Amino acid sequence: MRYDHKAIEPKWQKIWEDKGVFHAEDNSNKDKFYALIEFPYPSGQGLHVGHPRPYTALDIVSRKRRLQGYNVLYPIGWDAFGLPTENYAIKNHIHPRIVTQQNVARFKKQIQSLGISFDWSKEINTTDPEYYKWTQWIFLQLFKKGLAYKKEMSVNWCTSCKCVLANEEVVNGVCERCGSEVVHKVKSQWMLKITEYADRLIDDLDLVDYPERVKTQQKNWIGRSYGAEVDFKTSTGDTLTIYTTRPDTLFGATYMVISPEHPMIEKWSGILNNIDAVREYQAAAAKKSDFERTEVAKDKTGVKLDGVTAINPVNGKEIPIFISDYVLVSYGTGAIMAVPAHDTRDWEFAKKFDLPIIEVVKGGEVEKEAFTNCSTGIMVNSGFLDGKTVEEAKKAIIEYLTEKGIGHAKVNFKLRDWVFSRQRYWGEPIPIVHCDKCGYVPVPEDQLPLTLPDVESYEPTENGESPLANMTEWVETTCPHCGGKAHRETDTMPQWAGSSWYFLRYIDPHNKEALASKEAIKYWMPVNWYNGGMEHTTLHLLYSRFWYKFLYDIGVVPNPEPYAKRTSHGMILGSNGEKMSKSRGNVVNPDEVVDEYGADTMRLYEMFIGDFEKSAPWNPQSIKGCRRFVERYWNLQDILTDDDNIRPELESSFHKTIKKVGYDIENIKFNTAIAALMALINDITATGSITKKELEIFTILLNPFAPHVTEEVWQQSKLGDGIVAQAQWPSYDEAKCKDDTIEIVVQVNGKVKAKLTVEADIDKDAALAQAKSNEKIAPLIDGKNIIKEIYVPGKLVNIVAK
RNA sequence: GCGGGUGUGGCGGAAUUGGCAGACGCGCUAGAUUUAGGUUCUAGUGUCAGCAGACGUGGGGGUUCAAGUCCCUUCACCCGCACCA
Repeated sequence: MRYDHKAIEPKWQKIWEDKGVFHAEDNSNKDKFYALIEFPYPSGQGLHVGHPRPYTALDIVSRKRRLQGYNVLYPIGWDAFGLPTENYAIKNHIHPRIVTQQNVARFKKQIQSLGISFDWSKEINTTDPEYYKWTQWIFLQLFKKGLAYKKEMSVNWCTSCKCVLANEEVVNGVCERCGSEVVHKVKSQWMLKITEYADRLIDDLDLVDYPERVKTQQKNWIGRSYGAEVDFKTSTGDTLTIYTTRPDTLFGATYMVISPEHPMIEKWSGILNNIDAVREYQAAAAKKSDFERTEVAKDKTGVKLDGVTAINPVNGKEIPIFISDYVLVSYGTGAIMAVPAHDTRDWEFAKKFDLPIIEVVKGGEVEKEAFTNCSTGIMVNSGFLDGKTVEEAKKAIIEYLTEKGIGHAKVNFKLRDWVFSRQRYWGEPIPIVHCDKCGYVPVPEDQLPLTLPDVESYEPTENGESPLANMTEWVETTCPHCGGKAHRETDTMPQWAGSSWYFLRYIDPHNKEALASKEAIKYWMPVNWYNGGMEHTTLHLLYSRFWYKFLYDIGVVPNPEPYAKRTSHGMILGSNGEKMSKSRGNVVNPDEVVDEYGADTMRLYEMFIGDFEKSAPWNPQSIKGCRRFVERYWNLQDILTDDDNIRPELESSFHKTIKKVGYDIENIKFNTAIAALMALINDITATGSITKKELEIFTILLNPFAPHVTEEVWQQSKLGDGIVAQAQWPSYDEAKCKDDTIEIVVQVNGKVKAKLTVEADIDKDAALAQAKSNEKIAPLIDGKNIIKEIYVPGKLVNIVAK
């Protein structure tokens, strides 16, 4: 019988769906396993072969867990709000809702052809009002706790999307999505206080199993630093507060720098002799886009304030104050003390403006370059700190400053609050009403969802307002608080909103009373295993941890972290080694692969292609190897015998493979798991036959990777009622993983000279005796002085002879 | 500049704690079989050399009986951040 994937695959997909075999059980007393992939954005292009890589990986884990007796939840849905759909709608004059429906239908069909064991009864869509009702509800809770606030601020503005971007969405000074220039614009924006959670977002990384690189990236992004704030008195009698991580170097501060936007400049405008030059510098700095700023990043510029000086609080010395754009208004206090001897930027600035450089930590050559890597140095030129180590000096100076009331220890973060409004149509409306009398008033919860009204045009308005702003009858409303005239907020939420909590909705997707029932959340959370892309480390992954912590604080969820374990997949590249994209013309459509080779082959190849965590190029030749493997497996049916045991000569191969495949799946080494199965099938076919028991075990091991063909073989060979329905993941016996005889290597002076076949449990003396009497070895050591003899059990013998 | 990562045959990639480098697969070579052919099977396939043998995991140095793996140094590429005081 020929292997016909086109008949087999749809057949089993239908059986699984009809029987609902992948539906997670409610109120189960089994142990639960919640596997999660990042739900896709249903774009107009459809799936490419990169999408199924993570889906297949966690499908393998999920299927294995089911065979191990777990109650598994493996859901999928659609992250369907977003700009590409909206832009498509603008261009083609189709409602984004319709576009979304079409795209979802296509994606769904494509994904279903792969035989992923998703529980489709839990499917969600972020654009569904029944879904975004709860996105809005969470926003209102944030608002009530003061974590959502509106602020007039300078924001990143994409000139093409006519829309505000979060810091995270600006890449090299241009818009992450469309590549257009991003400028600064002062606008009133909704903000979320993610900074309030900065400490916990770092510290709680200790509670979870994430790859180290993900943890470090999040830590660096949040950027916690420990230092001190110090007050400097000025000649005008004012106080300039600075932030520094090096309070120990305070005696080396020879000037100060404040950012061009620092508010104190306005206060001093009447006193400054060179106010025109200062104004000019401010204007130039304001005009620079982020892109220009980074381009000239290393070239220090600035203007000395003529007419104001500051006093170094520890030694009373009078020092000048500069403005320079190398000091950022948004970090720390927007003002620094400059210690050119021990900070590279200060050093460059000091050289350029010919300012004194005073060494305060011994060990460097501060006239040649800044001595920054000086944590083990000893303090000099620093009064009462002299002779102390840097660490001691830090402690001592903070004590001193605190005692005098002119400074204190301070922790700072690079993380900024999250800009949460977008001036676009295709997003969740922000459920807030503006009332002249009452201010910002939340839409009452019983009026949620606040649905997105239909508009004539999806284009942002000329003045940068959301298209919703033109919907007069929707915008004009009454204040829920005082009943007076009021208007609705017309901004919508960013795409990250819906994806910040979707894993909670999967648990209980049709609940009308809550985002999910308490019992269900308690049973299913946290997600046991979440796989996703590295590119979301500082975006989605951070945002959703933040929301989850907030929900924990208000008692909605019972634990502080949403994801117990996170893994990351590498990209699948085009066959030319470049990223797959339409413009490069190297996109591979999975439909064609499924059609030609079948879903099982495609799944195997996606997993066999290389290390799951690394990117790998798609090779249209290589996939044939996986197809051959499936056929070799299929053909085992032709050599099937009735024996109900594992033959002795294959026993250790089987036990080793069971062990390895299990271990490799848990450690995302799918490529070597498949290699082990290929090696085993080679061993089996070499014997010319296969027993029933052997086929049964092999079939279960292969099932998570190639679910259709294994079910078909199971049925054809009358092994039972079906793998999903009946089988159990096999166990192995450690004792049986060992062979009776093994081959050990004999080295002389570290070079391999012979190989011996010996009893597995041979001891050192016997092994050495055999080695020395070996015909190849004996002449090599004859008459020589044996200096050392090494025996590594089960591996090798090394004789060192001179 | 800082942080993280990678470098192994013609290609994708293997290699618990330092212990036979190149598993598994692609490709290639030869042979067999079937077909007109893409199928399948068998054998071979790191490099140099006819063999013995020597060399070989980006380069250089070191530790060790033994190094892809540990240490020092250097180069190349990729990703993230980018004046965060």
